[in-house]
Amino acid sequence: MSNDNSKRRLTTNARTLVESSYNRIRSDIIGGKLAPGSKLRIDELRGDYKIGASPLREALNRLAGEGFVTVEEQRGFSVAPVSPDDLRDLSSMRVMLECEALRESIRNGGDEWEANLVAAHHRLQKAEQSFGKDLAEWEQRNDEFHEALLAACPSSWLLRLRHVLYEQHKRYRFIAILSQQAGRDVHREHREILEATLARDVKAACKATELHIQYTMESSIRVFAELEKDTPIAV
Amino acid sequence: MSNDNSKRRLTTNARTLVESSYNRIRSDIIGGKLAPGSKLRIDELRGDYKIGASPLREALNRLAGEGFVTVEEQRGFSVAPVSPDDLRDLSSMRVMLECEALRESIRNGGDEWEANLVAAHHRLQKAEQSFGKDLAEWEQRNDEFHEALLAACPSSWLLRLRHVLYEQHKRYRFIAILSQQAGRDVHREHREILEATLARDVKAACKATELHIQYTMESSIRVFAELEKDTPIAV
DNA sequence: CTGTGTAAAAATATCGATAATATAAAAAAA
DNA sequence: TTTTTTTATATTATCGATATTTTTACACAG
Repeated sequence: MSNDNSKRRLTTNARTLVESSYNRIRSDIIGGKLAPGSKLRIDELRGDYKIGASPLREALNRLAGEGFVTVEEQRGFSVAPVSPDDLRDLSSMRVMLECEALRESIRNGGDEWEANLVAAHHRLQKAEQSFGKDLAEWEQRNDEFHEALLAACPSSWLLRLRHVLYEQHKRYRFIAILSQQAGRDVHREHREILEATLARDVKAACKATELHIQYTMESSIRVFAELEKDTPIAV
Repeated sequence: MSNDNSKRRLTTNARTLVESSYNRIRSDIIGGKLAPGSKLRIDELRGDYKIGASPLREALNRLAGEGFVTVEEQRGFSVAPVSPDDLRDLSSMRVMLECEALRESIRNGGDEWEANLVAAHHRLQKAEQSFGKDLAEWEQRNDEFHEALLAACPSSWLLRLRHVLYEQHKRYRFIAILSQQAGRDVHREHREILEATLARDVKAACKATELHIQYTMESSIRVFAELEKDTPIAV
């Protein structure tokens, strides 16, 4: 066994080739390296990611289930398109599901949940201070904070559907982060959600969440409109 | 070419082997032929459905994306478990999403939508009269009626998520149909939804939908409790 | 009774052959 | 000359057989 690093763990914490290619393609779609609407030719990807066709196809099928990729019978796979309309749709759905989950989480959360939530917020705060330094780190902490908020929600279907939308939304948030997010204080938005939640004030917490999602959407749509003038992203 | 019926269209309207095995496994899961929680060994399925491993794995990955099948790294696939708790969860999520979709549909629906809705209800009514005769036919018409109700909803994500839950719910409805549905008049429930919808009475339509889903749930849970006494379905 | 090693079973990945589809080029008709 | 239709070629997806890796079960020694 000489080349064990090519065989085991192609990317961090992925045990199988399906898993690792799934992760890579997914983050390439989220990060915009694979353009929305573009065809995903098996042979090309085979070359790019250096794996066989079967695990690739499995990964693509999995991504299709989550809406990152579209499948057409005998026409192959392509990257799901993005559009301002889709973003608006996604955002309003997120408001509905995140608020409902937060409501349930506040109702059911105990001391343990509160403690974890405060801890997650603290870690996010730390990462926010070194914002420019490590974007991936901040992303991770942001995800964890928002998950901690909803951790006490007992409905696994609600959490599951929310997760799908949240992940989809990342494609757009990636665009928003590129913009200057004019006059926006994400840090403060997070703190407001946290405080309302700890105060068990469902109404205020939901309102703060709604605004948080809305601001992100508006920020993205602005950039989107700019981008689309030059190169139409959605096909 | 002698055996073209083995190559093309193994089951009705499926163009590829992936599609056809996907359909068959899915309906076997919904119909309960593949027991909840049981392992889906590739080799066994290969024998049962007479196809190769690659298309099978692709079909299973697709089913995993929709929650019919669970995947564990290097441990293979298994049928997603069912439980009364899962049914309750599923039902309350359905109430939320179906009502929201119905609200939007009522707001946006025009004459065309109304006409199609009335037509779908009529077809369902016809199928209901010959209830015992063709259950698959009734199922189809029922799906179509509920889809027609929401057809004018402009949010494709809402419809998509609703669809996932609706399909999941079929596993439980299959159980409910087996029971006598004591004292239930599904026909009347449908008519009430239709009438409130045509009257553009959002509140009444949502209430009727909520009751419709709730009754189905209660009906299933009763049978469920009976079944579980003898053989624990959920593992 | 616990831990380690080995054998069997099962899942995963790759490869090569086959079938389907799209693209292009060429010919015929308008 | 342009447009349409047909045919041939090239590209691409699909599929099953085989090889590799991993897990699990079981036996045996400590």
